[in-house]
Formats: sequence, structure tokens, C-alpha cells
Amino acid sequence: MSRRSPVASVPPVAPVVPLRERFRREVASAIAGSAEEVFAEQGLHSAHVGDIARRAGVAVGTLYNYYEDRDALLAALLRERGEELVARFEQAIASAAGKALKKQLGAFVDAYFDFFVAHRPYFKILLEGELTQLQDSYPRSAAIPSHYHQLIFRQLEGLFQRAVEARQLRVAHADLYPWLLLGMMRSLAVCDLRKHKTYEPSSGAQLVNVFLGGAAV
Amino acid sequence: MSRRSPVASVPPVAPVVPLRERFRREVASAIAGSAEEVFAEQGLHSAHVGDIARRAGVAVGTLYNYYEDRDALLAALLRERGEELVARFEQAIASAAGKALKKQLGAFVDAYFDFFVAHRPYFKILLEGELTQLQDSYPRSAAIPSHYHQLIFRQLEGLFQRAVEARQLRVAHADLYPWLLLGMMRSLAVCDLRKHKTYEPSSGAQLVNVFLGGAAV
Amino acid sequence: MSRRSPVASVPPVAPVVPLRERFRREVASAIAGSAEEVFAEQGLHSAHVGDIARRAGVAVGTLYNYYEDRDALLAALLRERGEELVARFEQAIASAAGKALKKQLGAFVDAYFDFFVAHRPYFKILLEGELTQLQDSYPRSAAIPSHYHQLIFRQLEGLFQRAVEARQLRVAHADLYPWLLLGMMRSLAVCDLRKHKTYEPSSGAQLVNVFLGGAAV
Amino acid sequence: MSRRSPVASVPPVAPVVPLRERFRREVASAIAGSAEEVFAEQGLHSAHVGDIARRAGVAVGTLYNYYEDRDALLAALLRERGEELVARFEQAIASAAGKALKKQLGAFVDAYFDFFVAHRPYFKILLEGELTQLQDSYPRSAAIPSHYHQLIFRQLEGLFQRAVEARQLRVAHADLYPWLLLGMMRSLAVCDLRKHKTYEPSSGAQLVNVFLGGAAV
DNA sequence: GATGAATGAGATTTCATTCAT
DNA sequence: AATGAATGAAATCTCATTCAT
Repeated sequence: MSRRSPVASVPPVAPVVPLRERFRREVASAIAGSAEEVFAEQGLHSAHVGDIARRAGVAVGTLYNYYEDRDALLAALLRERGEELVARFEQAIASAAGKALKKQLGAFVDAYFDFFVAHRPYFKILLEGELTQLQDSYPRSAAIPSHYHQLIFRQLEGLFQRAVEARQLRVAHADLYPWLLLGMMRSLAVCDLRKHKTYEPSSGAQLVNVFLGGAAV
Repeated sequence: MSRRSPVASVPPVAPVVPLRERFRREVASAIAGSAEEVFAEQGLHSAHVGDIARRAGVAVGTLYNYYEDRDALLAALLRERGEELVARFEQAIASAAGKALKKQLGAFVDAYFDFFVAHRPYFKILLEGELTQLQDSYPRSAAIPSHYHQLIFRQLEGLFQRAVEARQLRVAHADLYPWLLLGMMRSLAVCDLRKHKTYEPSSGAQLVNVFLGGAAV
Repeated sequence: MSRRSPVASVPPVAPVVPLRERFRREVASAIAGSAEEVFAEQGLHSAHVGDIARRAGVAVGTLYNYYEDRDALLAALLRERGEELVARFEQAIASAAGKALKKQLGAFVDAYFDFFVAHRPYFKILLEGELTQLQDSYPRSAAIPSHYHQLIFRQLEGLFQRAVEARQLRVAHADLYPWLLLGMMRSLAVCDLRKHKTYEPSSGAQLVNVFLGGAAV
Repeated sequence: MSRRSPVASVPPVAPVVPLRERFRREVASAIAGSAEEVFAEQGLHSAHVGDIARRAGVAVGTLYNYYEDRDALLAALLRERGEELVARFEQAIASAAGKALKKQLGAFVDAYFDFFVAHRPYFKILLEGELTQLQDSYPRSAAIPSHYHQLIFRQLEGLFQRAVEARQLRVAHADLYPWLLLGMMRSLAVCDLRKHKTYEPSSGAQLVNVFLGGAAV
């Protein structure tokens, strides 16, 4: 029998988002989307609020009805995608827990590049933000990329530590492993962003192969 | 009698730099030095001409007597150090030519990090410039980092190609090797610049070990 | 049968305000009240339409249904209270007509401060408006404070002129009397508004004493 | 005999202000002057930086080379004139110390109006600043008028207290005396600023007469 | 050749007012 | 009639570059 008894009269209250609110979200999302593109295309420092508004098809004032200022707009963007990315990683690591180390790393790398392929503009912003001095123009956003970088870094550290303890990885200079792996990952992402070579899953697999087994014959 | 004897004897070697000219170079060099520091400390977009001049101990106007504009100043900087860096690489590769692959890579990596340790500010600029959109603020400088990146990349490509042909490296996805190696190198540099861990030569050795032999036991 | 009997009896007095209209006035009045507070608290130039609407519990759009623009809102406010104030003065002067000069002035001063105590926010606005340049932001309101000031001033002038003619006041510089008296009154009001000392009727009496008899022993 | 002995050769070192510096002061002063006028004419809130610069005959950027921001410009103005005004008061009170009360008050009032006549625009600004909410637009300037007001107020309080102790003034409500006197003074100033009647010294004398002896016959 | 004040285009942000729903 | 999101003109401030001294 259906839970919605025909007699019962309280309409299934669920997601009745009021119309106004739906519009609001639509617009906020459109603005965020334009911002993501413009930030990625023009670079964090040449991305002007006017450009973002224009691309979103709204007036500047409208943009400011949704985001307190340019900084807040970037911060919102970085945070939303950052949360998503971290969640993917946690999921990937969890789902591969207990499996062979190669599987675990593979899951990690795949999670990274799946997200990358789906959100290239975000990655461009993120990678730029890693080294650029943002404190001046984006006081609140400045700390966010490194925040998420740390989260991811720690997950990787844990993974490597367990592998070292299980004698699956050599112990010498084990503290470098996260840096080396992430360095290679970043490099493939940059390779793709610079239009040298579109990323393919086999590249990720090869990355893991090299990391674990080396490139030598 | 004129000093310019018609017969002979413009001293062929010593390039007798006139005093005036020596001064010029002194000043130009002081300005470039300050620029390097300021660009590195403040980031490419927050480095103001005024700051650079102040640190060099000259007036802004003076700076403009030596460099056409901010872009030209950065370009000069990037070019000078870039030439130097490429030269080091050529030398390293040449000196290791014919030796074992590990030696060759070691020489390459060492050349990179020796230069890095000697010129951290330059690397900070270079790494920032790799991903930041410079076209707007620095139209002429924008292409320079990637120019030198390419030169280095090609040297590495050649090295790897020869190793592949000599069956020293696995052939599958060999085109990724330069990206992977440079990615790890960059990552260790960033690790140092971010004050996580000062670079030590053993790290470079470990990097080569992992690249060739893998991290797995 | 229709309720509107053809025969008679539209009650001749009570100006039967239709319900709809009564609502309108209610809302208009609520808005004006909020405006009075906000104008007083934030100052004429930092009082934003949005704040006023929010405090009144209506949307900005609603506010604009009742008042043509910000200027009109302020003007309405100034006019309404201004009329009231002038009426009080007329009444005070009329009721004291023929009495001793001291009584007359006492009535005048009391009328002023009674109104002040009942309407501090209005006075804050009024006093601010006396010297601030309003022409730009409030073209229509700008003239209103001085209009009522003039009305009051003239009443006082008349009062003084009669007293001078009756040889109750010294004639020299008699034209200054209204300025001097109003200046002292304003000053006590400001003293209260600035939270130095809450106004008490005895202060008004003392003011009259000083004005008529001087402060000297 | 002249102090500049023809023999002595150290040039009388005094005020050799370098040329550059003299120009700087000239410009700073021109800007401050324009600011004073514009602030007075347009009112504190409609005085735009652009207007000030234009009237001073410089570009906006120039203005910002001399004053950190609009607030700083106003603050400098208020402070400079404020210091001057307070000094005049101190001098006036000191020079009249020990004389009859009427002389003392006369000196005080004269000092006020002498300064007023010489600096009407400043007074307009000052009087406007007394009641306008400046905190938002001029965070640093906001406190300055009341600061100087306090200084002057205290001088007057002291003067009155001594007079009360010497039984020269009635003791009842003596705390109101500064408010009443300053209120009348302000009122005459406003009367002049509003173009009703240009201030004349006899008005000040009359003010003191009324304050001490009352207006009544 | 050195100096540093002047310049002004250009970027961000605010907020009174409008108007479709 | 009420709503509140959209609008965009206008204001402040920055800073690379110029140029008279």
C-alpha cells in the first residue's frame, strides 16, 4: 500500500521551494557560473566585476545583491567546489579502503581527474590561487585554496603512512610522497589546461605506475 | 696625435667598458635586483613600480630611464635568469652525456635545484607566471616563462627519448615522462617556497629514485 | 433593499473615512514614523530608504506607493510636524497675550520644549536640517525647515516688538532678541540631544530669567 | 650695527626651505583652501573630491598625493583651524584674566567672532559638523569638532565657575551658563551665515549685555 | 641623468528608484 | 496594493607613466 494514503490530506510537503526563491538561486548560480569562467579565462587579477556581470547578463548592481563583494564571490566559488572535491576524495579513499595500494592510489587519482575534467575552470582558478598573492585583492578567499589543499594533503599523508607501516612503500623520505604524487597530478592537469594534451584516464594510470613502480624498465 | 691610430691596435680583447657605462649597468642591475625581490614578495600583480624604485633607492623616474615600462623590467629579469638557467641545464646534460640514465637525471635535477637555491625569488616569479594570466598587465613578459619552459622541456624530451630508444625506460606513455618529472620537481620547489621543508639534495636524489624505480618496496 | 436608503441620513458630521482609506493612512503613518526615527538616528544623509522600509515592516516598493520619493517622504514629515509646532506656538502666544512679558516668553519656551520632549527625533532632523546643505539630496524638503523657522521667528519678532514698544525691553539692538532667545533654546535642546543633560522645565524658566534679567548677581 | 656682519660668512641658516618643499606646501595649502570652500558651499555630504580638486586646479590623483583620503583632508582642515581657534581663546581669556567679568566675556566673544569673520567657511563646516552624523563618511573627522567644542566649553566653564564663586553670577542653574552663552553666539553666527545680517562687533557687545544684565528694561 | 609631483583612466562599490510578478 | 530583485549613474580611490625642473 502506498504511503500516500488517498485519504490523508497533508500534501507531501517536500521541496516546495517558493517561486521567488527558485529564481534567486537561478540567478545566483548564473552569476557564480560566469564568475568561474571569467576568473579562469582572465586570471584572478584581470577578472573584473563588470565582465562577470555582463557575461551573466545582469547589471553590476544585481551581482552585488547576491554577493557582498568580489572577494565574497570568489570565496563562495572556491568553497562550494572545494567541499565537493574533498567529498569526492573522501568517498574515493573510503571505497578503496582495504584494497591494494595501487587500487587506493588509482581511486584517489581518478577522483581528482574526474573532477578536473568536469570542472576545468575551477582548477585553473585553484592552481593559479596556489601561488599568486591574493591577500590584497581577495583577503577572505586567499586562505581557501590552501585550506582544501591541506585537507587533501592530509588524506594522502594518512594513506601513505599506512602503506609505509604495512611495508608497501619504502620508508626513506616517505614525507615526500604526497608532494611527489600531487606534483605529478598537478603537472598533468596543467598539461591539459595548456592545451598540450587532453587528459585521458590512461595517463592517470600511468602516473600511478610510475609512482609505484618507476619508469625504468 | 690622435689616440685612434690608423694603423692598428684597438686592443682586441678587454672590452674596455667606459666608466659612464659601468655606472649605468650598476644602477640597472640594482633596479633589477629590487624588482626581483619585490615581484617575488608581493606577487606579480601587487608589485608596484614605486615599491621597486624605493627599494632600489632611486626615484621612479630613474627606473623609467632604465626600463621602458614595468613590463620591460619584468621581461629583462625573466630573460636574464632564463638564459642562465637554460645554460646550466645544457651544461649539466652535456657533462652527463653518455653516463647512466640515473646520472643524467641526477645532473638535471641538481642543476635545477642548485639554481633554485641560489635564486628563490626568481623561481617564485617563474612559478607564479606559469599559470597566471599575464597578457593584460605584462604583454611582453607573458610569453617568456613558457619560452624557457619549452627549452627545458625539449632538453628533457630528448633525454627521455634517447633513454626509451636505449630500452632504459618503458615506452608506454613515454610522452608523459617530462611532465611527471618536472611536476615532481616543481612540487619540491613549491614545498620549499611555502616554507614547509627547506630543499636538501637528498630530496632530489629521492625524486630520481622514485621516478626511475618507484616508491613501492 | 439597499442599505443606502434614498431618504436620508448620511450622517452629516463624521467624515466617514472608508475602510480602505483608513488602512492607507495607517500604513502611510507607520512609514512616516519609521522615517522619523531613521532620519534622526542615522542622520539625513545616511538614512537609507531600505532602512526605513525595513523598520516599517514593508517592502521598499510599498514605500514608493505612498511617497513619491525620499525627498517627498522627508518633506511630508517636516511639514506635518511643522504645522503642529507652529500651531502650538500660536496657541501659546494667544493664551498668554496681554499677560506679563515673562509669562509670554515662558509660554513660548514651554511650548517649544513640550514639543521637543514629545518629538525628539523630529527636532534632531530639524536642527540638522537648519545648517546642512539639503538642496542636492532633498530639493523639496530643503526649504521647509527654514519656512517654519521663519514663521516662528516672526511670531517672536512680533512679541518682542510689542514689548519694546511697551518699554519693557531695551530698544538697542532689539532686532537681535529673537536670535538670542532662539539660540539659547536651540542650545538647550542640543544639550539634551547630545545626552548631556535631559531637559527639565526649570531650565526653560532659567533661560527666560537670564534673557530678561541677566545672569549677573 | 647690523647683526649681519658683512664679514661673517655662515649664511643666517634660518628658514632655508628647499624649493621643492615650498612648492609642496603651496599645493597642499591650495587644496586645503579649495576643500574648505567646497565643504562649506556644498555641505559636507555633497562636497565631492572631484569638485575640490577641480577648484584647486589639480587632478584628483594629485589631491590623493597630499591627503590620504577625503576624510583625512577634512580632518586636517578641522584640526588646523581648531588649534588656531583654541589658541585664540586661551589668549583672550589669559589677557582678560583678573579683569571685570564683562571684560572677560567680551574678550571671549570677540575672539570667537574675530575668528568667525576671518573664517566663515570653516565655521559653516564646524556648525554643520556639530549635528550631522559624520561617522559613516568621515570616521576620523567625526570626533574633531566635538573635541574642540569641548576644549572651548571647558574654558568657559572655568570662567563661569570662578565668577560664581566670586558671587558675580547667580548660582542657580549655573551649569547652563556655557550652553546659553554659546547658544547665543552660535545663533549670531548662523544669522550672519544665512545672510540675514552681517556680524558687527556691537552685536557681540549686546550679546554680553543681555547675558549679564538681561534684555529687560 | 635624477627627481618625484602631476596626471587621469579605470576599477570597485552604493543605493535611490523602477517595475514585472 | 505589495513585493523585492534589477538597474546603472555616480562617487571614491589607485597607480603606471610622464615630464618640468
